[in-house]
Amino acid sequence: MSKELTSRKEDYSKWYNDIVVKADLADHSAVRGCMVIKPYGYGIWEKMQQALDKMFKDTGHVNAYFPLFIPKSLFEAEEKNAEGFAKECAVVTHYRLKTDPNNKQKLIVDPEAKLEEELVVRPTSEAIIWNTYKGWIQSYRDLPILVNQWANVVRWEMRTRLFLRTAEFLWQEGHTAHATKEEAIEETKKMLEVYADFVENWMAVPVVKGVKTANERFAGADDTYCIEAMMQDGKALQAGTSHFLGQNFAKAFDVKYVTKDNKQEYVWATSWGVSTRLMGALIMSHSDDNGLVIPPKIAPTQVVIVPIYKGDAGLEKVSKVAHEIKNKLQAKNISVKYDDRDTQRPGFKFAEHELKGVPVRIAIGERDLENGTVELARRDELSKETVSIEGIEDRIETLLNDIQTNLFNKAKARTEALTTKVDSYEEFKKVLDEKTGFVSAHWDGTPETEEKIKEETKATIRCIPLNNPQEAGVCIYSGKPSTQRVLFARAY
RNA sequence: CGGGGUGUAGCGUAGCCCGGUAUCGCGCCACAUUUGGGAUGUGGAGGUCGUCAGUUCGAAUCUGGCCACCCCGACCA
Repeated sequence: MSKELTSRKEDYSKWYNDIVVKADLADHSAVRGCMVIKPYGYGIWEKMQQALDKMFKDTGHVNAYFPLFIPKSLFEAEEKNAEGFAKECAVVTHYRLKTDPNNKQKLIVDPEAKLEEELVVRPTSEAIIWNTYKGWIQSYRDLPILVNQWANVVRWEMRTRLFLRTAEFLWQEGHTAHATKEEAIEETKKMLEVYADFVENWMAVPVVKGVKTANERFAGADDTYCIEAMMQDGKALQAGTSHFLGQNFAKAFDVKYVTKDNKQEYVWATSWGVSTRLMGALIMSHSDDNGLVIPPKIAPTQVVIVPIYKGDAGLEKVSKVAHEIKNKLQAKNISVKYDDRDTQRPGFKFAEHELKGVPVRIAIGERDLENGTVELARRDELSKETVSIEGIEDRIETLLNDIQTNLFNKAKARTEALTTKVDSYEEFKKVLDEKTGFVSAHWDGTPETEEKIKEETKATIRCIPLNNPQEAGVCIYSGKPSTQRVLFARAY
């Protein structure tokens, strides 16, 4: 297999696909629209999970697990939610196969084994969870419930793309129940902050925090908060959402609690999630034509050591020093891989680790042994220098932090450069086509205008930024008065 | 679901028009020489040419059906 990547300039989507496949993150499977996440890709996802899980725990949440299947009657209970997801649901109708009487090698669905009630494979779990919460909540003393689950969900998308939109994907979904509206809204916003914190400080991807318009809102939510990221090609990617669900699910599933003064009230709800789609955000934020670039804080391997030697004796001498360095780094909680495979040559390893985005590479040869040095290379800048082995662990610790910061700053600068204020529809269309990116413009606040703009330009309102400055203006489309700018973009 | 395209070894391909059992590169295996940016040489393994049927003495090649995948659109909380 050739390791050559298609360049971004040549074909951005092909480049993306190449990285996913060639950096060993994931592959197409035998199942339409479903991918195999390979060990290296899963390793990155695990790093994301670990960081997020700790953040969830630190904000008082606990993990639980709910069923994959949702009886249709429960699924349809919350009307808007059901309607929103209905057209992309996989449905289980039978529970048994049998040998085909016409061909003993084949199996057919046993028509005798039809389910009384169909089971929907969860596209999201509000229904089954709120049906369960009904049994958990009687009094204000039972609240709040702050539960998260790590799970897979299925959404039968018409067209799929590795990590960005797959028929089955992995995610976490938090589902919380509260006594008051205020508390639920506070939770919704708190989790949005957690997501923004994670995506910016761990993934080094800058985001815009905001609220979705009614059109773009989660089916069944009163408000959807989101973080939006800008990719290298000028398209936006929704990186996470946090929903204030009001009392919609409590009403649909009849979940009430008794207040301190003995009154029956419906419970207030939130849900929030991020998925393996974050892998797509990661790739499209930092990677280059040489391959993946992973921020140190979520890199499965932060430092790789490549020995350069002649013969077994040479390897032994180099290995001794390599192991010393490895131990020193590990003592600082830096994850190190010593790549002493004797089946590949150094040049091959350099290229491979570059393709896979390992943040820092150390090369040690016999020349270095004489000088007490190593060659230190950083993936983000593709630069290298010769440094003393003395104190290398501190130097690398600093370097990893520098790389983390550098990646964020570069992505931040790009996002800012790709954000443009416009005041006319002509300008709006021109920027979308020629410059791309976020376009900040006045909008009259109506779904009709939003819909028209989407039809004509394929741009959607990504969000109304939080703490958005209020300024008088006129809608670029309708010319009606507006009080604030919103962010438009073409999106993934 | 509409429009377009492609199916030949693990991957990428030539051959197809004009029918005679398949070309090349990468990768793979063995051995040797190598090892500071994707090594070289020698030898070797690997293919029911997407699938089913038809035409023919003979089909990767011609004809028809089917299937899969890709791209564009529709769709995408």
